[in-house]
Amino acid sequence: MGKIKKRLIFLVGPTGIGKSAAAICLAKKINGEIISCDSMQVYRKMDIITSKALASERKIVKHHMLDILDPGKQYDVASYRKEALAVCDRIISKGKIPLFVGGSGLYYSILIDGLFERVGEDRLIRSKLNKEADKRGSSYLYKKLKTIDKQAAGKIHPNDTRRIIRALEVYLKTGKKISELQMERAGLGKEYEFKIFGLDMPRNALYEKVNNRVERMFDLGIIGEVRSLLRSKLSKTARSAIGINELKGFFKGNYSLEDTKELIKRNSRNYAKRQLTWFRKDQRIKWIKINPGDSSFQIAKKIWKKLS
RNA sequence: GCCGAGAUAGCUCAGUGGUAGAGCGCGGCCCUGAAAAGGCCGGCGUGGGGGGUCCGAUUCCCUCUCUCGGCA
Repeated sequence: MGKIKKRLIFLVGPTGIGKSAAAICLAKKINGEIISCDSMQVYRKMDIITSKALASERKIVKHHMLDILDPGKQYDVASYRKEALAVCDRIISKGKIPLFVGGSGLYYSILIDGLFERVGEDRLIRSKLNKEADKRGSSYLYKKLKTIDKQAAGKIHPNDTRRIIRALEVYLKTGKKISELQMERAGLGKEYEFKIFGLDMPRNALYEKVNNRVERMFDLGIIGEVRSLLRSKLSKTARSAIGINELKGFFKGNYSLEDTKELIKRNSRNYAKRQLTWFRKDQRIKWIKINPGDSSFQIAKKIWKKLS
């Protein structure tokens, strides 16, 4: 028979549902270490705004892929995958179980299913294409894409400028179609065996939790955190965290504190909804229905029961 | 109390004598190097109550109620 595969556990779900706390309980129970699967928690100095695990919590269970770079630096899925997998194997070699926890859908699926490597972002090409899009409109670029890679164009909407540009970028750099390269992806299936759990609760209750969490961020001092973040230049990835732009507008005096809070709440709710859309289609996920009042201990127990 | 403005989708508001839209919200979806990003689809409605004119009223007229300004 086949060789023994390395075991992994994933815990995904929308923002604010309680993944992190439940993960700590679970990790303790199974002698695991947590690997964050979050595109924003990788940044230092973005603690409150990303609801990062506290130092005290990190003492209970070791967390990885947090605070690995400064907010001025750009980050992307490819680096995430590479670094996260390295950490993952290190944990396994210690005889512990890696527990991936997070809500960044793309990071999650690229991690599991792989990506075509070798063609990273090319800032020069991108800025050229962006200028072209501004000047002639994205439909111009779309037509161009259609002539070189019909299949990719078929998958991308004419208004989705970013994806049109990426497809063109790949072609300009390699002379190959992105639609062909995209077929080269190797997932974790061969080497690893994984169980994936998703947390879900009734929408209304989830939104209430999200709203409350935003309120808590303000209590904890998100305003000060973002104010000091804005003192230096943020990378385009770091500055896309929910809360940054909204607070920037507040500092400029564009709207009141109350309106700022509402804005951040709304954007967080919309994000949670998009996350659910992303995870819902993944048939491998075993969904754990939780109630708004469930403690992280109870949630961990529900997962634990499905583990064996 | 008087004068004026208004009452249309969950919210803010357009518009029209032939039963109504937009933005946001809300719901659904897409996603392979920015992903907490970006993009797509969906109107979810007793048009404040009552009466009148008209073939036909959300639109015109009267009246009532309420809201907001101004004057007392």
